[in-house]
Amino acid sequence: MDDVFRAIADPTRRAILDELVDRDGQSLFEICSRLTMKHGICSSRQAISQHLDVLQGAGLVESRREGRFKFHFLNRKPLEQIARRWLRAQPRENNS
Amino acid sequence: MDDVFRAIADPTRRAILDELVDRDGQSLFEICSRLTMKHGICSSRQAISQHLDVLQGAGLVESRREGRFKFHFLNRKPLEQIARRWLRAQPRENNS
DNA sequence: AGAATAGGCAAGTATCCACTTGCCTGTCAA
DNA sequence: TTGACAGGCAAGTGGATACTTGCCTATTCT
Repeated sequence: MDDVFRAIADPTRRAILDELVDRDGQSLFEICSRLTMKHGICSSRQAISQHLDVLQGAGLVESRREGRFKFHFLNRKPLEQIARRWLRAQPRENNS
Repeated sequence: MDDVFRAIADPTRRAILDELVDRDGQSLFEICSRLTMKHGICSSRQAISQHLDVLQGAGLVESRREGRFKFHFLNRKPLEQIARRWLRAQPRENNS
């Protein structure tokens, strides 16, 4: 769970998640070019690849290799748990 | 919004939020001792104070000074927006 | 008044992390 | 089969950041 928070702390990784929401199953180069086009992010291929590793390590992204391509898929489950961590219970007022 | 993600990236700050969910309006020393007791976090008072500054900068915590005490209150609104960023739309499959 | 309590400020340190750089492997097309 | 394409590995670097250290202010209690 710690990995998930660390993963979404970086704005480039959040942009990657946004891109996968828009279109699931992209390859590394697709993601790179879309980040440049739509988000103005001009990081190198290697940088994005490392970001994808972090996202995968956090369970937010899964990947499948096909030939020379590697496709990346979004996994929402860890994000759903984040949402519920602090938003369920109402806090007790401190009356002491 | 960037500040919010950076703020919740740190495990100690997440523990502080957990503590404020459990009991809103705690002072700095209350938070320090509770972190030690319940979370095994043995950071110094200054460290926790700096964490509270970060949380406040992100709008996750508000504070009110009364005499020599400063009470800290949780603000859930930024967290609600996080939850809704990636969980609304279903991603389109890549059929190309 | 004097001591203890609650907290603040600022500089220094050490670690972490995003990114680069250079080179390598595997796949497909001409 | 040769070159272009898609991606991987690993070491190095610079900047961010969590934490410490030392000292200071303000408030409350005895």
